[in-house]
Amino acid sequence: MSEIQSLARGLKILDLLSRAPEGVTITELAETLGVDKGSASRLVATLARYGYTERDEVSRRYQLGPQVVSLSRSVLARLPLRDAAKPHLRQLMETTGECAHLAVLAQGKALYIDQVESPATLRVNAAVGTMNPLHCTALGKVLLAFGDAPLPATLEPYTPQTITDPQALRHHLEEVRRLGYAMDDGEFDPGVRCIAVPILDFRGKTIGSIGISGPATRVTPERLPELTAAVLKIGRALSERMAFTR
Amino acid sequence: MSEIQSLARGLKILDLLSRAPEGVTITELAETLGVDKGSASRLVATLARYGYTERDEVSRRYQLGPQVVSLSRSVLARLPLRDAAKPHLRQLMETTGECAHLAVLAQGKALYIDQVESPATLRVNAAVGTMNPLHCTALGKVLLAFGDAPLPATLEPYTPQTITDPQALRHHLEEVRRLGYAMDDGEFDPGVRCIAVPILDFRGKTIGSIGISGPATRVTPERLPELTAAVLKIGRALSERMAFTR
DNA sequence: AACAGGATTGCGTAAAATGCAACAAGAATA
DNA sequence: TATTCTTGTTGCATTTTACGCAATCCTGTT
Repeated sequence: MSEIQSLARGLKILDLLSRAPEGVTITELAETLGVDKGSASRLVATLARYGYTERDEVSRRYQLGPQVVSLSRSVLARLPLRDAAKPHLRQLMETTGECAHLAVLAQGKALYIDQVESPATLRVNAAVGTMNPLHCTALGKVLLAFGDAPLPATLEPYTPQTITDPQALRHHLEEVRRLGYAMDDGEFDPGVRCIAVPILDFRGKTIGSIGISGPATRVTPERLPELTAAVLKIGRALSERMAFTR
Repeated sequence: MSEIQSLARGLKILDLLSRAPEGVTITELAETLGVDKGSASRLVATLARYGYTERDEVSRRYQLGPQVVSLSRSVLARLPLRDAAKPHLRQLMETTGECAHLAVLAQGKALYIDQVESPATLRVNAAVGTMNPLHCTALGKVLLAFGDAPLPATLEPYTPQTITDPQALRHHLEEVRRLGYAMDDGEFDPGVRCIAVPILDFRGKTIGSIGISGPATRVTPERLPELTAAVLKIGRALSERMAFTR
């Protein structure tokens, strides 16, 4: 089935805008999309009409509009995992002192659906809506190891630590399965360490992952056993809770 | 300028899906949109390709997809007010014991862009992404009274308390301006009371509103002076902070 | 296995979208 | 303030796409 071209163009514009914090002009959009200025203008005007784009008064550049925030609420409200996990995230942050994150598999990535931030000054920013690769984040590796997701087609290197060999990754995921948790040692973000465990539902199916992340200066090898134990324990409690939520 | 019809149809589908927590079938979409099933199927398939819709395995009904969560993050990340307000929201919740909310004007409504929930069992659910009418919510009335928003064309009655007469609302907003804060006394949600104040930027322009909401059983007339004083004080502190953030 | 209902898909054609160019609007410069 | 430049909007003829119809496929139920 071929796609509806005009709709696809509109969606591509949204994607472009999401990566352009300073906004975009009609002329730039037209070039990037490979269409006439007139077409770009009409597409943007249609998006604006429904709240998906708006124009910054000062810079006069187009940006994403508020409607996607409203839609996002609908998506998040649909996830029982999110409500159930909130107290556990808070507990995890309080127990470890690091940021606690909750993720699900979406579009071949780890979509962060909630977080509880650490009060520490130096911390990992991973806001709701963040989409990170599976192969080099703890939350993502857990989804690969315990879930149904296929290995990513390409294993992009983000740091010298990133596992980019499919065979090596398969081995690593076997180890993750054996241990029951995953660790990310600067594989995605230099100087950041993460630990994560899977969340299972009443059928034993992996429906998400929960974990912590922090700077390597605080998530030290000496602390790992204690942090890992906390993540495992709190993750297990959340899985047990999800076992009663169906 | 006429809209790009196919794009508009796709966006209308997103809107429909955001109001259908149980999901929607292609056939239902076709009926609601007034198009052929084949067209509906192709539109949905295009949306699915870009992550905007997905199909629930069990019910086989279409739902909003994860991409809007990712886009939402971009919008929220753009708002300096949000980061600045977080500690103030927390303080407001801790001082009053009620849920604290932050809103901006978007598409003629109050868009809730952050909240800190009260630990109380009975509380007001207003998640990020909530869009409430301006004329009958405290956060919204503040945006009307102190901002540039035009009065809503229609003043819909949500409860017997809702102000539906334009003249009465104009008077009320003058009073809000005089007092420096707004109150919502069950005008939107029966049994819910809210208090809100404007947030001003370095130019003295209203860029949002901050407030608390709680059940009338706890937000009692006896408590109002104390709660109002807290909202005013913390709101002023946030405005002062925004005055240094440009 | 048979049936019903929902979804997908090929194809001709009607309708929509496009690109071009003229013009309007806004910003920058002298 | 006037002029020039740049960006965005819009009418219209043409090109292209999306549509609707109908046949077929897929899934779930009995």
